Amino acid sequence: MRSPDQLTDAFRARGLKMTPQRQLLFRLLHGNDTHPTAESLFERASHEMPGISLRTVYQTMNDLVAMGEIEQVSVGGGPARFDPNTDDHHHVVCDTCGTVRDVYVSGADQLAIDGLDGFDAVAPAIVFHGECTQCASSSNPPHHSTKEN
Amino acid sequence: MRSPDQLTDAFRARGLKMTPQRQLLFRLLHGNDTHPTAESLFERASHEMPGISLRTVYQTMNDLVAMGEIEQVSVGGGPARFDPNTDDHHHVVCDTCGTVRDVYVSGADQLAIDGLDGFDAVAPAIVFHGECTQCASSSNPPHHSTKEN
DNA sequence: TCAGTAATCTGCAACTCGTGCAGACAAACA
DNA sequence: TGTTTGTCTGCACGAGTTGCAGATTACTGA
Ligand SMILES: [Mn+2]
Ligand SMILES: [Mn+2]
Ligand SMILES: [Zn+2]
Ligand SMILES: [Zn+2]
Repeated sequence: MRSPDQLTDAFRARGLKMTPQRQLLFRLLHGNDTHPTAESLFERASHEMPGISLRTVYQTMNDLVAMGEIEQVSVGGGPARFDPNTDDHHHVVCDTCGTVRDVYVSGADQLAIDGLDGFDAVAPAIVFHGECTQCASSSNPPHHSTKEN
Repeated sequence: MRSPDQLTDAFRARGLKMTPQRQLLFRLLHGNDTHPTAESLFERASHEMPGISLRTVYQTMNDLVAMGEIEQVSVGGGPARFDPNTDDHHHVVCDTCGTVRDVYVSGADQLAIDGLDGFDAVAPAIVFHGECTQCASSSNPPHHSTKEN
């Protein structure tokens, strides 16, 4: 994703207007590698701009996706996630806490695929599932078990 | 997925009962490579058993997934798809008509992954997007047709 | 064979995530 | 400034899925 200033120009070049809501969302997305949901962006945005609507967050994300400035990531179930990182990369999802992180896979577009059968396929989306280090270390809690009696 | 008869035994071994609804759904799934949705299974089931409820389809699919007899496939957006093929395989999705087909990818678990950083990841799920031969050759391609089983 | 019981089925409400819509509002521009 | 658009907000609605409760049915054991 380009910088907030560059996005402002890009929006105006398309005949779209610049608004405080959009500028705020540009700032919240810039350099954000947490793959936020619309809801999480809405919460953070509401902190700086009480009254901003969730509808506006969805609209702005849709605009940015349509312009190719961000990508919509789907990791199977749960709300959509938005990704200002448009590098050729893939994702690993913690099935315990839902965290999504970037991974870079080499040779992904040289995989030997059997069964395509004329199907015109483009680059694959690869999602690894697993458990993040944080969840792995807290899954064996020596203290504070919630279900002991 | 095992045969309907074997699934009957597996259900009974778990203290679950065998019902006409379950038997019908076992038959509709067996050898089915169309990655059907709950809704499409419900439509086909309703022909043979008017009055069967969509709720029962969802419940039975959830049971089968919990038992590892089928897999739930998510291809990003739209309803969940259910897959009696439990081989180690991946999927290609037609973005025009929604068709999902199996592909077999060699070397998928030997990919060089950068950024894992201690993240304990298992085998990846790979989804190719593209256009199927039918949609590519048709001048009036079906859009998310109801012909899926 | 036939109750007793426990699991199941069905119908509907409710829930999550996202979109359509309409009227108030505000950015761009002369 | 005033006019023209595009935008924001709030709400209703839609798709997909699950929770729930009462009626129903499959198994069990006499
Ligand atoms: Mn990413
Ligand atoms: Mn499959
Ligand atoms: Zn985690
Ligand atoms: Zn197609």
